[in-house]
Amino acid sequence: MLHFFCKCSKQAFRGLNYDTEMDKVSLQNMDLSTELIDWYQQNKRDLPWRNTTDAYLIWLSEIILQQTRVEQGMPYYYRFAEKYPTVSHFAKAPEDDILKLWQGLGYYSRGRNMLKTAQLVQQQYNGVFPTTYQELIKLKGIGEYTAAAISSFSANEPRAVVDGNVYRVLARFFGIDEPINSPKGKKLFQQLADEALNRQHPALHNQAMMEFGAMLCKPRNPACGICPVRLGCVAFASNATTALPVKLKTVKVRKRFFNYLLITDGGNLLMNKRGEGDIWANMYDLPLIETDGLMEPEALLQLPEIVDFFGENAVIKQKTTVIKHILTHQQLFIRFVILDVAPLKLKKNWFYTTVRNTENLAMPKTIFIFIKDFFNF
DNA sequence: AAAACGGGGGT
DNA sequence: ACCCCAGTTTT
Repeated sequence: MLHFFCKCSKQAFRGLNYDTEMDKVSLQNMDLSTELIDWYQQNKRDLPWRNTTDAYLIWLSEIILQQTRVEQGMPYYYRFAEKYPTVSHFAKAPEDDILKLWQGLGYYSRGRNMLKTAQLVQQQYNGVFPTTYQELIKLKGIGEYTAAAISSFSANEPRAVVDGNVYRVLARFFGIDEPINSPKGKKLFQQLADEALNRQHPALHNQAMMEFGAMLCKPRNPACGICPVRLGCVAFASNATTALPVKLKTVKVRKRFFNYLLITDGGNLLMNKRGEGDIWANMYDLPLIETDGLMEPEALLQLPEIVDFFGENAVIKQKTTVIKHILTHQQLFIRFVILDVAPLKLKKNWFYTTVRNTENLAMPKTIFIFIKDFFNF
């Protein structure tokens, strides 16, 4: 336990104040993992995926929780676990069903990758979900974090997880200002996490690190006043908690302008199935005209592409205001235009379905909300 | 090495 | 407005 601090101290403390005699003594007499496990056992939340060692259920929870808050993912976990109690059940599902159940959670490639992985596990592993890091890391949708999480939680394999919480806890406790999202930083923090790992209790250790980061060592307003390891914390000693961890600046977002056409034929609604290579892959929306800038619906109807599909007699029955929909790398300016027209022909991925059936199609949140409100169901 | 990929919540 | 969330894949 002591060797760990000696080994890391030179590298870990560079660049930040760490010079009072009292703190040195406190640090050397404290083991981070032991303290955090102790804290964890007294303060942990009761989360459903913590009460099982079923690798399938743990996988389910870990994929759902990628870049997703526990509170947001929880209802999805329950729904998936109930509908697909084993990986064999999951493997038999149509992609449309998986995406529909995933609707509203975002990062839909997670759902598509899960299906591929479930099918592979069913065929190659006879429906028995792998529990070793080396096998898990090969699977679609499972990276270093998730492989470490599943292998440690389901089989107590000594693998240290490094997620957003762990970055924060380590950066603050050891006073590391290397950016967490640089390749160099990622390597450094993984090494640090590996050395901090309690090899006697890998699962407990990993849970403790993450829970501590999520509940106490929070991004904003961390509860340092009640922190069990504050006396060993470099950031606390140098009043640098708000400055850590360091993260490289984010990319700027692209603006896009989506003009959605709502066209009905009796009780049927004209829908579109999206392709791959763009946001919302393989999901459903409405016929879409993307423009380079904001365009009034009246002008939209003059575009050659529109005339080609709808002729010149399309009538605008109604138009919504522009809705701003924010994604990580894009700002979408969306307007819905309700048309009274019978299309001359249909684009490849366009099809009619009953308004009722739209409830069963996986749609982006904002599209689903609009249709739901428009048809009042 | 950097960009792409959703949606929600906090400040 | 900006940041973050039990990250991974693609370019």
